[in-house]
Amino acid sequence: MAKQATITEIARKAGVSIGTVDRVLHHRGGVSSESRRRVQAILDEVGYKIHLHTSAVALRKQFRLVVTIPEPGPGTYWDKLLDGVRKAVEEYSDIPITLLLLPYDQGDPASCREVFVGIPETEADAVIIGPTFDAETHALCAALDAAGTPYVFVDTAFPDTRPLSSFTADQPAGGALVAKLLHHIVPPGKSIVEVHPSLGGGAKAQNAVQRRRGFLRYFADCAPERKVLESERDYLGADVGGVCVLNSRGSRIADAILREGRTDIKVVAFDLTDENLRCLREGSIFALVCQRPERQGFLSVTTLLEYLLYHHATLQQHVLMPLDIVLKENLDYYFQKL
Amino acid sequence: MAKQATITEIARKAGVSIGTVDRVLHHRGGVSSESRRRVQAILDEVGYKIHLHTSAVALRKQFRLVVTIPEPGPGTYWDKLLDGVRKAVEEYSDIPITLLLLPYDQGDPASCREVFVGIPETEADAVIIGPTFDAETHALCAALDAAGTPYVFVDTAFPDTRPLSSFTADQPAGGALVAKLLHHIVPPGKSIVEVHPSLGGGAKAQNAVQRRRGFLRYFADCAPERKVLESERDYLGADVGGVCVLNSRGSRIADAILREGRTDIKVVAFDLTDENLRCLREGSIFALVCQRPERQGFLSVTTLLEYLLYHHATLQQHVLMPLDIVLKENLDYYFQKL
DNA sequence: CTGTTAGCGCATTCAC
DNA sequence: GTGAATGCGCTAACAG
Repeated sequence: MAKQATITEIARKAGVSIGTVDRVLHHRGGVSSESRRRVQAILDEVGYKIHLHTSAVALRKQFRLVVTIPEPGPGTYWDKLLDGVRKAVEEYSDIPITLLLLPYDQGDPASCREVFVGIPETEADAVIIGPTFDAETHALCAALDAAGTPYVFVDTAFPDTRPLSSFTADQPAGGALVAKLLHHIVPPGKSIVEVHPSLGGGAKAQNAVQRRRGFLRYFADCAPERKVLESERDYLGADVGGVCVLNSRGSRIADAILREGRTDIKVVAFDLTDENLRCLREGSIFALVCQRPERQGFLSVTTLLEYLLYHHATLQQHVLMPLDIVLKENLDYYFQKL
Repeated sequence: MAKQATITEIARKAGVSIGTVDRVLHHRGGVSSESRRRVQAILDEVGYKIHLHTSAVALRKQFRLVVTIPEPGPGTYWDKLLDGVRKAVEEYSDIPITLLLLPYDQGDPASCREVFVGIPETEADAVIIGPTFDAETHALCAALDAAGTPYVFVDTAFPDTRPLSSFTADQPAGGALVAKLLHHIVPPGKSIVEVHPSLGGGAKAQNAVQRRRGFLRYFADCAPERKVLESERDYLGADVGGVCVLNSRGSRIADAILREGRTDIKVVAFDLTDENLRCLREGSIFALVCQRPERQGFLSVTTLLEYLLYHHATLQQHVLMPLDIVLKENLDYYFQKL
């Protein structure tokens, strides 16, 4: 392992000063093309990589991060995502970071608009967006693009925007996964019901809609003989053997089924919220499919900081999170350090 | 967010010099108890935390890490673990780290002993141990303890040793998980066979034995009516509906079952090796239970470095990795950056 | 026992 | 357009 070259060394090799090397490193101009060529050649030759620690020390910067997501009630998906954000800020504690949390009401576009409109005035260095409403989000992104403020999406990405990166899961794949699980777990004769309880306001449809697509496609492709229903209420029919909840409100359905004493109905849902966790423990939910919200939050911050500090372009513009299958038996090990 | 205090500031507040502050920070002695008290008080008061970047820069240390694990054939469990190790070394690329890989033959205690005996002479600053044999491992640990060299366990931890930390999974829980999956997936009338193909040499029994314990306990507790067999070969019986492979050689069994054209037998196995991955894609393996080897490797390095650089004690002495359930449908998202 | 000092590698003035 | 000089917060060696 050849030890890392320093800018001093490469300056010497190139016959220039470290100032010049720094200028070409950061594309800061004011360098003769001759010098630039020579320096760049040596840079490439020795495979120079900036020393992150030293660089961070010298650039004693401060950052203001804005996080705008649906209201993160305790134990919810968004709450977990925030945990990851905080953990990352903690991890970069050598760099002064101010977090500004601007939640909006997931069920109310007006609330969202109100919040989003104020964001450009916060002088944010970067923003993390958990989007819901189309028009509002596009307006925000346009404003941020205009201001040159980098942003990332979490949970859902919107087309026709220019995020630095986005952290989402493959929702159709999630739907197919749930479909497969239910299909294999529920006896062949029984039917499977897809429930889609409202979140109050008809929002977050985005993900649920895509999950449904994958869900239905699975049955169409792999198990056309299976009886599959869509319903918001009729999931207690006598021939029902499995229920799939396409958003994070699985606990509601599971509780209702439990109250009816129907232990023959297997429930599979999304997201490891505290309520769903309880149901998993109680046995009223058989499995949960999760998309690592903590990690999404964590990666958002690190990606943004890497960009702000070192202008590192993101490796993958669109990061798809793993889909975790959590049963009662492997539940306990999902609460580790990130 | 109050900005981080510097040692200069706390030195001023305590009416001492930065040298003294540094001494109490690093418990380096040579400080009057009066000074130490005063400094410590201010340290606590302002919640001082060391600035890792600056510290790392000033420390300009070099480290030699030794990794001793079973021979990491391409695409195997140990190979993936090494990937994580390398990624962490890469991430800490500002600190010169030399990796010394010392693999041994998992099937041959003599080979293991030979390798282990040489380790104390490598002048390692820290070592990562993927253990197999009892006596050899204990001897190595004793030698490292005597030399004051920190070490961590990956995959398996041994009792009566003093590792800085260990990164393993709850094997009985893994066994129970596999049991539950198979029980729910295989029709009630069919039997389930637990296969345990040898790894050549009868080693790595450790994990498989513990998995079997959880596997059998699940059926004893939750499904006593289910017919469960243990066998190395008779997994093709007419009434067999599911096969569980307790080590990473699931692909062998899956291939054999596929050759017989038995599509009615569901195979569940451990570890996302390249071979198992192929079977998962082909459909000959239904599900894999994995314990994040890459992450184990990654955490090993970061834990060790944190200790070497800053004497950070590990938060959790014994870290249990999540048990991931991987099906064909969620397979593709497990290959992300750590 | 304690204060002072010389770097660590890099970013950024400020002269030339 | 370029080099020299200063400082970031911290460590460690060196005086006293």
